[in-house]
This record gives sequence, structure tokens and C-alpha cells, in this order.
Amino acid sequence: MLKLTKKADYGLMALKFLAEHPERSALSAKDVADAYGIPAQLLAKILQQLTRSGLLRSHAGMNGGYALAREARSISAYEVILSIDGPFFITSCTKGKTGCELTTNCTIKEPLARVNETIAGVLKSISIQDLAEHEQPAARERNARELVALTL
Amino acid sequence: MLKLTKKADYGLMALKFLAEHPERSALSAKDVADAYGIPAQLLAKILQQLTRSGLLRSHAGMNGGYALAREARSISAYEVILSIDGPFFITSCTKGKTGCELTTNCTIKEPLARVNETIAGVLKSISIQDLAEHEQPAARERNARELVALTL
DNA sequence: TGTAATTCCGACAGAAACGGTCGTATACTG
DNA sequence: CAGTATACGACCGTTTCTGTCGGAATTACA
Repeated sequence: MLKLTKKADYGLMALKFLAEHPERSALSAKDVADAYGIPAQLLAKILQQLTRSGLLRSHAGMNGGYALAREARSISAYEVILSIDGPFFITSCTKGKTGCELTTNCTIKEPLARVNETIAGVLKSISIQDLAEHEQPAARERNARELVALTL
Repeated sequence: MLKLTKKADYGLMALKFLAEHPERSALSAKDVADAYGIPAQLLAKILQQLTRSGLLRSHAGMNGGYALAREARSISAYEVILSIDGPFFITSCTKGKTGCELTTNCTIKEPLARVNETIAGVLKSISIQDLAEHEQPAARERNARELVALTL
């Protein structure tokens, strides 16, 4: 239904939270979970996944936790969603390698693939820092032309 | 996971098929289902829903079936998806009236709402006729500026 | 009038995805 | 060593999705 999973939401929230607290060298999963009322163990798994994808750096032990692996500005919402929910295709027929197993050619796929790229483009244009700043002026003018190029 | 349901896919395919066969006054659910290998009864329910939403006109009885209620050019992919899958919000927290029941304010919602509108804008810019024509040049230049206005 | 084609509608069942929990192992700090 | 924290896999309950079944109402046509 074209909606992010809660996991992806949690992930974005967590990264935003980390971006907002650069003074702490690391925040534990529990810190973040408490801040937002997210189930701690669930968030832990999400953060572990983000670590595996290289978006976070983790450190076990006392005073350990997670920190952004890169600048907030250079981490896009797209990467986060991709890491947590896996690759998304707007068409449900595009499943892995098999392609569309339905009829000879569901020509519907082609135009929707363009929509898919547009969405990806929009998500790529939004950085974690954009989320952390309550206004996100930076992402605006920056990608205007690019967006047009993508959709058309 | 940011993906259309199969039902929505089926609905788009069916409308595309109807748009491609204007010579027939009506096509039965079975006709369309056979053409694409879609489960007939499932497609029937989808077409009924689209009829309820006013996108199709139905006619029972022999030689009955479904036909587009409007010009293919004036029916957008957005309307189809909306009819079948219901209103979509990219953030999973935006549930009906309650709003975000999580923390005081998940500021994440605000930027993503803009993404949501962008996606809606793209889907609105794609008509059934665009799907029927294998190239969809019409939707291109037409909505370029509008898209920019939406995202920013 | 009767029969076949077809839409209409609700209920339901199997399957998959999602959200969340638990237990345990591992790593680091002091 | 003890406490804090990540890492990871198994599992379960709920929801959503996909598809099926059965029956009722509508229409065309012989």
C-alpha cells in the first residue's frame, strides 16, 4: 500500500536522534528507544542492521552504543529504507530475477518503473540532517532540476 | 515496503486493457482475467471496487461487462490505487485520526509528508492512457514544473 | 418464459509479511 | 570478575494480502 514499515520509520527516527546528539560519542539502543517509546529490542535489531549496512558504527561494552558512520548530511533516507526494508519496487511483479511471471509482457511495468525511480530520487534527496533540522531547506532547490530529469 | 499490492497492479492492468479496446462496448471480468492470467474472481472484485469508485461503468447480463467511465486520459493511476488500496501515507504512524501515537512529536513525519505528496503527484500525472501507449510522452513535459512545485 | 452470461456481495481460508519478544552468546569497560 | 552493551537466531501472535467459494440479482436473447 505504498507505506514505509514501522521498522523503517524507527530507523529514520533513530538516525535523526543520533544526528541531533553529536556531543555524545555513542548512544545505546535503549537510549534511543526510551526517547521515542520504541520497543528496545526491536530497535536494537534495526540498529544492528543499519550497522551491517555501514550506516552506523557500533561499539559494545560500557558507554558503548551506536553512532553515525558518516556525516548526517551524506546519509540519505533512501539508504536507510533500503537497508531495513530491502530493495523496493513499486510494481509487485518485479520480484528478483524472474521478472514478471504473468502474461507475455505486462507493459504496465515500464511506466511504473519510472515512477519507482522518481520516488527513489526523492528519498535520495533527503538526508538524515534534513530530518534533524526541522526545516529542510537544503534539499529543496538542490534537487529540483534533478527531479525533473528523473521523472521525465 | 513501498510497493503496490497485486490488486492495484491488476486494476491498473485491467484499465489499461480496457483503454486498449475501445471498440468493444464492454469487456467482462473474465475477458480481462484471461488476457493476463489473473484469477478471474479476484479481478471481478477489483473491477467492482473500481466501479463503486466511479472509474468504471458496469453492465450485468449477457454481453455485459465493464467499460471506462471516463476518457482514459482523464483517469490517473493515483485514482486507481486510491480506490483499491485506500489512502496511502508513506509514514506508518499517520493512522487515521489519532495521528502519531508515539512520542511527543516524531518530527520525522513532517519531511516525509512532503515525500508522500510528491509520490501522489507523480501518480496523478500518469493516466491510464499513458499506460496504454507504450511510451507516455504526454505525461512528461506536462507536469514537469508542477512536480517541482510539489516537492519543494 | 426460461436459460445462460454476467455483475454483485459477503464470508472465509491459506499464505505471507510485520511487529515484537526471548534466550543466549559475544565483546568491551573498569 | 561484574556489569553494560551489541550480535544473532528462533519463535510467535497479529495483521494484511491473495485467492476461493457460494449464492443472489440483473440482463440479453431465444
